[in-house]
Amino acid sequence: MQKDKEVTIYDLASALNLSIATVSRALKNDPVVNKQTKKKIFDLAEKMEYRTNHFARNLRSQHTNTIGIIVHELNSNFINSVLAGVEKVTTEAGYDLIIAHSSESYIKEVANAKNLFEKRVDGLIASLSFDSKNLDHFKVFKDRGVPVIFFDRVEQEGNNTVVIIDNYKCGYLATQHLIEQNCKRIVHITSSLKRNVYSDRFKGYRDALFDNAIPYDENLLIINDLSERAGIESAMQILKIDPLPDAAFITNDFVAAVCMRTLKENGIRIPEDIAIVGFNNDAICTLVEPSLTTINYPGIDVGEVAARNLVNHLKGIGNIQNTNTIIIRSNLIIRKSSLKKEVAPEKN
Amino acid sequence: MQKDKEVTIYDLASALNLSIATVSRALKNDPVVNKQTKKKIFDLAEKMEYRTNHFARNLRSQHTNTIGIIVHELNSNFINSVLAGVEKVTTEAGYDLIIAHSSESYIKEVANAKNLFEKRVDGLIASLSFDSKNLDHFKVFKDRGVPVIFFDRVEQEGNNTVVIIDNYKCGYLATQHLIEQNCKRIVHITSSLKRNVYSDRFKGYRDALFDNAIPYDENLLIINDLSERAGIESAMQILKIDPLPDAAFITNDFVAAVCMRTLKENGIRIPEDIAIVGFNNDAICTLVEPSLTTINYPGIDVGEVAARNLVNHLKGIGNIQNTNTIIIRSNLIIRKSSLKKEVAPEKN
DNA sequence: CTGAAAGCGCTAACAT
DNA sequence: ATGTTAGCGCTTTCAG
Repeated sequence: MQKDKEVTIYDLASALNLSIATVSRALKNDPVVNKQTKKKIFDLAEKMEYRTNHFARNLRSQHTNTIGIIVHELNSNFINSVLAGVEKVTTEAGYDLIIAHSSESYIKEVANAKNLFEKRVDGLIASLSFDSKNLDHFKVFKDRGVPVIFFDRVEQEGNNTVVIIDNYKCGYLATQHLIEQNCKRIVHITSSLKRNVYSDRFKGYRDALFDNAIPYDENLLIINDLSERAGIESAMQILKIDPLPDAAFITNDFVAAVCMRTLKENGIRIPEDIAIVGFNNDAICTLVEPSLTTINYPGIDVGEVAARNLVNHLKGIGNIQNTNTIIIRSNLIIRKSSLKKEVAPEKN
Repeated sequence: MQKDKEVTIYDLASALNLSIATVSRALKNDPVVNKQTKKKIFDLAEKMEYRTNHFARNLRSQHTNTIGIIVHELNSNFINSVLAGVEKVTTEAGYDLIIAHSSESYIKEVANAKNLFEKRVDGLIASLSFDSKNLDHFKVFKDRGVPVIFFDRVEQEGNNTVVIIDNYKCGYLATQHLIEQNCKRIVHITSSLKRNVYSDRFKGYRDALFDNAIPYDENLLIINDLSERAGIESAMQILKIDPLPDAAFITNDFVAAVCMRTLKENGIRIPEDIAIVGFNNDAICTLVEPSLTTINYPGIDVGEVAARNLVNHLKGIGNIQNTNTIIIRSNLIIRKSSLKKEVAPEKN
């Protein structure tokens, strides 16, 4: 079939001998329009394959009913949960979602922000990329009154609204757990300490050590990215440490899994020789052997809360200006990879 | 700061004492505009924080420079590779991408198609959901001359352009490999045989058996979805088969990993008791133990090819009407989970 | 190389 | 309950 002419409200109006105003109202389900008229209009619209021209609508009404979300990666269990949470809320509230991801690149993050700004999203949800240097690219949104909510990787300075977990507590909990397993030389494998999530977890790690009178040894701190390569390299690095550490708290489940694999390939027994705790509670945790003790970071809740707050702000119910930080519940899930002492692990 | 007035080309024009036409041309980098004039305009635009109003532009120019993509899930390694491939090409070509996912629901897929149609994407890339009944929801696109390319889960009937791998060959290869390991009672765990990918793999499986004079036993065919639960259930089902099968060809790596875990928990040795072959070559393959033999399904290539063809069609270079089916290269990757006989496995 | 002017399809006063 | 009308900001002939 050929690309026929688009049908507009003018076509509907003239076909029904009505004004375009009535048609426009009917299509928006404005209660002021007569029910029968409305039905006639809907039926004809359907029959003529009318489709709303959102450009005309947005051009006129100056808002897009669209929310943007910037994430650092798509291929992450955690991010996917967040996305699911966000989507649930935004869909219910009648907003469209544009997903942009930066592949952990600051440059791309800036480009994404610019793009979403150009697209005139009504609101924005964002998590910073690995190497984001500053928040200047989000300034335009604030300048134009477009609300922004950050999650996970955030900057807490300034008066941004952020949705996070208590990373400090999680780092502390993980480390404390390892200490309770009689571990004394605990490696911490993490990523750039410039990012809140990693620095907070690190602080928790350090403080747990301190509180247990275990000296902090900077040789046991390994900083890398979150790639497979990083997991392998970190494991090799551990193997070189003498005497061998007896535990590792790793800031990401995938890296932990890779690391575990490499250690095992080199004859290290887990948890007997080295106990491991990961972070996030990805599906992978129960597929590797031994199953991976980790911190449960419920992305779906993070997404829902972030989206809910944004939507409410947009609808005028509540105002994120008043809200600075929202902390989502998180907890330690003990599995086999960290259990040196005999304790019944949690189910699953 | 307050939501100040948007600056438009009118503002730029009057500030520079030019006509809006010139400003409009300059902003599009039309070579007809004087270089100096252009520079002045660009500088002022930057200074005044001008941003293009895409709605006005699209409204006027009747195309959106946007491509839509409909996938069944986001939390899949394979889909993420496809997305990466698509994104690479569309970004280079200057198109925006709207990602919609159906959570394997036909209803949502129809809604997504409708939504992308309303959004007036210039082209569409799609993979069918688990239970998609028909392709009626894509008809509107064709009617309006919007090109559609399907990948992975497709309907080959009709004259759709599809990008796929040779699923039949892959099914055959996987099964043949297991047979070469002296396996004779090979379970096939798969999903709805209404979907091309699964039915083709199944046919390959059956024909490989036939060619090796192994009778096809329908009790060894297990059909389920691709969830964790499915993996567990399938494993339990295998355990009940008497005598125990000696191999399983599983249509998805994640399900294979879960299945393997469950089998191991029940004292089954892999590959000694049961050899396993998965499908996709997800990252998980080398993290589970033993490492998982699988079919390499290069999503990134699928994405790139699909996008390239769509973009070329859109730009008038090439025409997908002429192209019916594009087959992407795929291959078997042998790892430990299937090696009963002593053979050097491929690296990694 | 630049300008004038006519819409693209819709919404929201303001009328009736 | 319905109609009239003035734009929203831009692109694109057609004229200079």
